[in-house]
Amino acid sequence: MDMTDQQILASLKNNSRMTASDIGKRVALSVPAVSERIRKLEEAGIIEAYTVKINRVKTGHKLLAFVFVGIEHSKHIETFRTRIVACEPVLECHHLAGEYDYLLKVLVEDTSQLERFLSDTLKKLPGVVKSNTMISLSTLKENINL
Amino acid sequence: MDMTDQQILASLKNNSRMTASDIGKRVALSVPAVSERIRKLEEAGIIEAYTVKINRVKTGHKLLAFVFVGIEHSKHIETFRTRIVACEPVLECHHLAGEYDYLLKVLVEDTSQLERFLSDTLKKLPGVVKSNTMISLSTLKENINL
DNA sequence: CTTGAAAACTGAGCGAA
DNA sequence: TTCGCTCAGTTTTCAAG
Repeated sequence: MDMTDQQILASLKNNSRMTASDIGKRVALSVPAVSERIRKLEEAGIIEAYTVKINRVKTGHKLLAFVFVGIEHSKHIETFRTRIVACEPVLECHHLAGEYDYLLKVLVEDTSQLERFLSDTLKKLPGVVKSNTMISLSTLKENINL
Repeated sequence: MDMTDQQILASLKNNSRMTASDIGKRVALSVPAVSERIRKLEEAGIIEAYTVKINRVKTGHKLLAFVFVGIEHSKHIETFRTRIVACEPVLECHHLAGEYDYLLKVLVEDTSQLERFLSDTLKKLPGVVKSNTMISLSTLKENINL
């Protein structure tokens, strides 16, 4: 991970469809050299995935919420982790230090879907003793990387 | 946005470097047809960006935190929005309904950087009256799209 | 959708640090 | 040994029909 690799990562972050030859012009390297560096970044697990950022409002998923979850017994944690990660509306799941144990970022179409997720899915998981939901009114910034 | 477009979006979501011809095989369409659909999805703003998911730990950004922020007067909101979005460590900024006004997702290298962000940047913004920081111990799931 | 020209990618072999 | 280059063959893209 030298300076050139960081420039390549920055280029891909801005546009992952950028061609190796375009990146090569930026970092003054030949096409095979750039391809090889990208391959190694993938192999090392530094590049985890190539993806697109999709406009949620335009695809009908209008309701973004953050849900704090408290778990009661440590014996329930493994089940909770496995089950919650498999939930489609759960975009993110972070283990927290503090009052609550987990923070979920949940994306649904409307409030009725959110209600169903909270009542039918989340609260029925073993060990879930409390939760606290906050609705996002709007999103000003949302990057996945630094 | 018909079924085919959704399949194309799903393909790009899984791997944004996938070629149009590979996508074409999945959706039974010719290469120019796929390219044209992608172009229209970009034009419509449904595809907002192509990007990579980078492993944070391996690039030295080890500390992820969520910061709730309360703002005092509405006159300060515009300044706060502009300034906070420009902050490099701030990955996300959501406007919330509830006790706090904003939720920030902040990525830094270590606790000293976090301290500097909270003390030197956030708390010096006009109107910031309270904040509440939660450290992420680990991340189980982190998608940008549904 | 098909087609053909231009551009890009891949892999091998070679040379320099 | 590692890294990058050039070259040749193949694939992909792009725009015209």
